[in-house]
Amino acid sequence: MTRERSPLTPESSVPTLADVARRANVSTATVSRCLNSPDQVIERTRNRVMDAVNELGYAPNFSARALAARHTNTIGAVIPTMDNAIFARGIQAFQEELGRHGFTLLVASSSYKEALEEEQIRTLAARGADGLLLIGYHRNPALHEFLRARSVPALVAWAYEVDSDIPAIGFSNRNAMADLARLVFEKGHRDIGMISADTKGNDRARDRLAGVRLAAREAAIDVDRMPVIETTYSIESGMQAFRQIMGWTPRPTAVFCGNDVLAIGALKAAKEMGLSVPEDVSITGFDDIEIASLAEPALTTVHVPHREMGRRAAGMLIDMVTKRTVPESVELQTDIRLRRSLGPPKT
Amino acid sequence: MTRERSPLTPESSVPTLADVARRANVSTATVSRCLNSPDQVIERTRNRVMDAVNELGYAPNFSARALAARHTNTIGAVIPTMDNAIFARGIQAFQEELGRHGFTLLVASSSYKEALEEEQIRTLAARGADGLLLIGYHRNPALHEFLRARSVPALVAWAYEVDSDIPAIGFSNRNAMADLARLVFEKGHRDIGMISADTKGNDRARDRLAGVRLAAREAAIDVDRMPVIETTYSIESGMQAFRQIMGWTPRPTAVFCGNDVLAIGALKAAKEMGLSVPEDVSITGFDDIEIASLAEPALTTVHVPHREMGRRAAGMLIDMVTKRTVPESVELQTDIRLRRSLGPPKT
DNA sequence: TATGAAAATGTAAGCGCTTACATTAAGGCG
DNA sequence: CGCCTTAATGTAAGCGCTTACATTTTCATA
Repeated sequence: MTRERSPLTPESSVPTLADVARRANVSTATVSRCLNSPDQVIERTRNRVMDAVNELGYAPNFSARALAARHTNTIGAVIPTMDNAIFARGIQAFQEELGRHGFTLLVASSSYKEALEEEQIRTLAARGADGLLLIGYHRNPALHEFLRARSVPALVAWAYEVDSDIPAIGFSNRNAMADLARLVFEKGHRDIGMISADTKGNDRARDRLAGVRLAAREAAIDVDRMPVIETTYSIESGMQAFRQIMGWTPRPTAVFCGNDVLAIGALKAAKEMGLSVPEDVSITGFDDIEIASLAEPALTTVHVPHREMGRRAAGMLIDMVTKRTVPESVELQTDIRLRRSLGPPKT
Repeated sequence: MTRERSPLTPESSVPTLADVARRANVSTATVSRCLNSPDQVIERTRNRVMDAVNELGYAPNFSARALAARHTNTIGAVIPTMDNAIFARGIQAFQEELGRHGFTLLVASSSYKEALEEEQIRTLAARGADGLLLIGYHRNPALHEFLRARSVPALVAWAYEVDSDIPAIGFSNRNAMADLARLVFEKGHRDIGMISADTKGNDRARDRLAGVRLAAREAAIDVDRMPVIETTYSIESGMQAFRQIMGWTPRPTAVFCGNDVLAIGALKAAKEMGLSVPEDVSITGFDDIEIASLAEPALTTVHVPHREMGRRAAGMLIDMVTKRTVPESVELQTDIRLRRSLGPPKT
């Protein structure tokens, strides 16, 4: 025979606000206030409620709260991938700072796919993110429209353009790369090549390439015959691309890499090919991840303050969300780390 | 004078299910079905509904859905930090696999703080995570109790113990390290030291240390006088620790590092001290992150299949959540990558 | 001690969905 | 051409919270 059980007291179900209220002999409103604005309730009652909370092991249901309160204290971020030191580092700092202010982070990654990014943004909005951190400017304009309609503020990071009307924190990838390139040209290099990350849907990569071209033009170098290879983010791809680019005529005496990971690959390939760096060929990177200064020879690269960017992005976004205000974009300073991998060309 | 506006048609508010239903001339139930189990509604109506959805730019409210449906298709993960290649890599794979099955990932990081981890776990549960990925076994048992009470299945990763009753995917840090240590002892080393990550609240670090001790005991080496330095996860800390450990008497001829990052630091410090590796001192790591094979000399280390672990963890967790079943723990194979940084001691 | 403002608490109406159950429409068959 | 089964759709009751507003309590002051 089936055991009978009162449906009114379902055993071991998770406690709700109402359970707490009942046990503490107060209304649900009071319990809610104890949790959200404790100073609105007198100490005696508050203690009673808190005791009930502890005894019951009560934890508020987030969805219900979000539904009723219409905000979530949650910030979403859509990054290309976590498996990339620069984002991992920046996002970690971002999260720490958010946590310090009682916000939670929701991360999604798009694997550098534009369509996926769009979906993730919509998902995050649907999940009630109060604000969004996005990487780079390049995306379907309808998306910003969508976010505006739902009044979800968005901040762009890892990029900076003076004239954009959407707030950002970052640096000019183009200018930073151009600075580095000028230095390379000053050393006397005329035959150069570039290994770039895939520029399709990645405006940072595009801007870095543009930076090299800009400086090249200034130095009266024929940009059109500069070999440019686009490839994916990995040491292995960097190696392949490097081998390929060194087959070019005239053979480059300096190879720009769109990021440090590609540069490390190039360095490794050079070593395998029996070329010495920088005597036979100079190699530069971008990002200044830890490995850059450890490589042999150490890598000349552009230093980017990833953690600072993450931390400050958090602050800005929190302001945008709580004060409903649109901040000035901030431009971070990058600087060139001149290390052994760059030298003058062989004469 | 204030403009009058019907409160029934608040302009520009975000569309709801009811709006869609009204526009498509069906009930809210039908709209809901179109979205969640499309084959339950006849094509003609479905098209009508979908059109309305598109025209309105409707996106379902996640919180409301979660509240009503009592599940979220969300998996939570609490990792020590994202700023660590092994977690970043594993979690990235984890997320990709979850995405492939329509699940979303929520990541929180605990900065290796036990209390913070506990809070994050509770938060994730409150946010309605259908399942949780946790790193390592070590934590307040009450937490597993808490999760059981709310019937939130949890899977432990990056660790594996035969006798534990909570499901896990990982490897035995102790055995893996012991294997490596045996190899080191076979080479003839008797004076050894270890640079470990902080073992407080980090059972992986503890197990790796235990592995070295185990193998040492087998080799009849006096474990008690082995210098062990615990430090934080960074190249810089690795350098400092190495300098310190090399001051020990007798000076170690081989130094075990709890992870590759510390080992890279040790390598760097050795170079600075004018010691050549492995002639003057052998150094080993753990994890086999990319940098390990790139270092100079390349690092002998334990290879761990992080991406595979992430991917399979996702599969297991999805099963646990959807089938409400408790899987067998799976032990992944690690293997030793013998590279230049390990050699016999000077005679 | 009566009085009224301020503080504390309670009441109850949603928030936007899902889903059990009720109702209606559509076929298949004798 | 009714009758019954099955497929499609509708109705409405929550899910667990927050919060505007109503009510009660407290307490300084006259």
